[in-house]
Amino acid sequence: MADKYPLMGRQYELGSAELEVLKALWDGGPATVREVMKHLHHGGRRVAYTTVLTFLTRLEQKGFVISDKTDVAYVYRPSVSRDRITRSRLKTLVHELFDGASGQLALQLVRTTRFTADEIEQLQKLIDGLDRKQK
Amino acid sequence: MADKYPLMGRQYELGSAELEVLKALWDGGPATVREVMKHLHHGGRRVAYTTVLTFLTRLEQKGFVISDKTDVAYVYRPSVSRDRITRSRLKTLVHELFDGASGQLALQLVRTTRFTADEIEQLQKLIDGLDRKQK
DNA sequence: GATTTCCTCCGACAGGTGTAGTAGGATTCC
DNA sequence: GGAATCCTACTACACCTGTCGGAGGAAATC
Repeated sequence: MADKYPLMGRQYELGSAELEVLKALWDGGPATVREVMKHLHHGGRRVAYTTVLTFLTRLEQKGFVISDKTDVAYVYRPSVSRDRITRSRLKTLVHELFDGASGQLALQLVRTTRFTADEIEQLQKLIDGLDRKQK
Repeated sequence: MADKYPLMGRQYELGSAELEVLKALWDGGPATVREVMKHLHHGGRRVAYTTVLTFLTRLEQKGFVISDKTDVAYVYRPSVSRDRITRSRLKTLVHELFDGASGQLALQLVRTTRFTADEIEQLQKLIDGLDRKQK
């Protein structure tokens, strides 16, 4: 049952290698094992076919990807958005390090990040919005 | 050799339970196994004495804490700052999820965080600073 | 000084993660 | 249609993490 509701309730652990596979799907769209493998190889990641297969299988068990076989090989696609995973990971981080005080984390991040002009503008807008809302 | 230079070069994995122990030291200052255990218990974390001992030992092996025995029991203290670990974790996260585009992460975080008035002010200052520097 | 308490060392073990080989069937290609 | 290729299922295994228990010695307590 839990397997059917990813990220609801309990926090699934995604290993960094698993995450890379998931990223391959986010970046390159639905793909077969072989395609994912090639994608990873292009990124400089030497990894065997069966390893990729294992990851995709596990990701499916954990509910992060869905597969369907219309053609000769299974095609896998993500069932969760990058955004969702990001939020989940951030939340974990915030809890682990700041006991939930995400403001602190945000400050730290802003402090140590080199932004593009565009990003600065967006940030500015965000802050302005916050300002109005909370004052 | 690698053991002697925490966070230099390779990326040490800190499990979340290990991190909690480290946090106990950051929050409560240098402490013995028993004190750390009590600290954790106060935080609602049921954990056996020897488990804490194991964590502290492993943390020491990994170079995150230092111990010295002046009194009857070893006293452990962090050898890395919370700030440093935070940065390291953030960096990992940014790489894992955004291939290094930390601006995006910062934006996402700012977007989804509920700030205190004080934090907003600090943020504002930070942004102003950025602005001047990069324009 | 005997008992209780405390401390560290060593070993253990289950579950997760990263990595892959082999077997055996399906597909494709000469 | 036989060979080469591809696909999935199953198995394996080492290392890491979370979690302790027991042994054996030191300290404190009565």
